[in-house]
Amino acid sequence: MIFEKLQDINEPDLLELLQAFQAIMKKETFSKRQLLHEEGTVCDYLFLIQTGIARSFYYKDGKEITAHFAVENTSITAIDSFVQRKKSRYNIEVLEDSEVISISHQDLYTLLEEKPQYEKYVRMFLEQIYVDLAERIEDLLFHTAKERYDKIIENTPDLLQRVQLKHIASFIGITQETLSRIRTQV
Amino acid sequence: MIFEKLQDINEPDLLELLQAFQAIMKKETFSKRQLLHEEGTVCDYLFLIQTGIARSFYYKDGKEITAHFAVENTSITAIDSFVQRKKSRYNIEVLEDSEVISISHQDLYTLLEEKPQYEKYVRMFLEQIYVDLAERIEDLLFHTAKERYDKIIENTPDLLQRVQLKHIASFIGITQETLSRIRTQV
DNA sequence: TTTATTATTTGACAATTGTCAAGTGGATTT
DNA sequence: AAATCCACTTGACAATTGTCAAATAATAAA
Repeated sequence: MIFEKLQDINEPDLLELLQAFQAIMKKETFSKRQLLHEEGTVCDYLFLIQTGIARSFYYKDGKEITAHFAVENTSITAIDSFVQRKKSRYNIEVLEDSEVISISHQDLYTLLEEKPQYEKYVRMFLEQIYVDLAERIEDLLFHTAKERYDKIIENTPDLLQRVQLKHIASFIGITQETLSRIRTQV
Repeated sequence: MIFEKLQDINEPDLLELLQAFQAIMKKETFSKRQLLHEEGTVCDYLFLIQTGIARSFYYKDGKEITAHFAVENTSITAIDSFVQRKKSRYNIEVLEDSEVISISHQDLYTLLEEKPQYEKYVRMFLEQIYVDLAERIEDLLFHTAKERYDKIIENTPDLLQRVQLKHIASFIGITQETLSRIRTQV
């Protein structure tokens, strides 16, 4: 989350910080299968999932590949598009009816212009998601499909009940059939 | 590079910024095969390659896997370790005699404490390397080994002359033998 | 409950890539 | 120039995973 590490901030400043960010957060409800962002467009929002679950995905050879799942209290966006203001190859959809907070690029960067003292928290947020992404790469490179699957079950046990197997399969880089076979041979 | 996008800063401020960062940059010369960072330790430095070339790599099943190449005017570090202050699984070595600028974690974060107006530039740096990393993931997922190889040749034509084939092979996620076969069947 | 729809599993086979061993060619050393 | 070393290539075969089609299971709709 964007406000993960706030240990080194005093209370009045924290309150001001939270209020400033709350002012640019808009809460919306999306219903299952609704798109938060569509490929080919510039992604103008950073989404924070309050309830529900979302995924980002792209098409490869006509097939959907899931790049990221975002459960409660995690964020999702097409960040290359969000940061660089260029068209995205990703779609983002909610997989359940979800409550989502969106922060617009415009609002966030205007806030940073006005209150440069908040740069630090965005920097910390970026550090966090960078590390997460680096872990994902490590995971893809270091571990077998079976190991990646087991790790998902361990970290997010309810994911299996909440999303389709094909999404998990494409997320860990294999076909649904192969994942199905891996699951039975335990 | 860390100072890539400085269009929106006036001259006196830019000068001060550059001087502040120069004060914490230490230039060193490393000879071919020398390690900038060793696995199992916390990575205390962000390295900027001035001349030469470096790579980060880790061991999988006893074999070296190259995670990243850094040519002139690009940066390299074990960033998850650098940011989170935890032991790294990566090694970093120079593949040629190289001039390297190092910025210590301590110095950088002390500078940010003292001059929070520089947070913005570190934030921009993180945005940049995040996008680079996201592109690398996309590349691994979207493209075949052959396509990834062709892209490297296109983006960094001299890489082939400068580093061993096995490093490029492990970087694009295949064995050296497979890469060798891919290269001949053009 | 029955039907329809969607999700998951299984089978047979093809394609891709890895493994290990051997060979080639170029550069360096003595 | 011969010997040595190292990077790269090639061959034969095994292992893994993908593809496509069909079957089964699970869920939603009538």
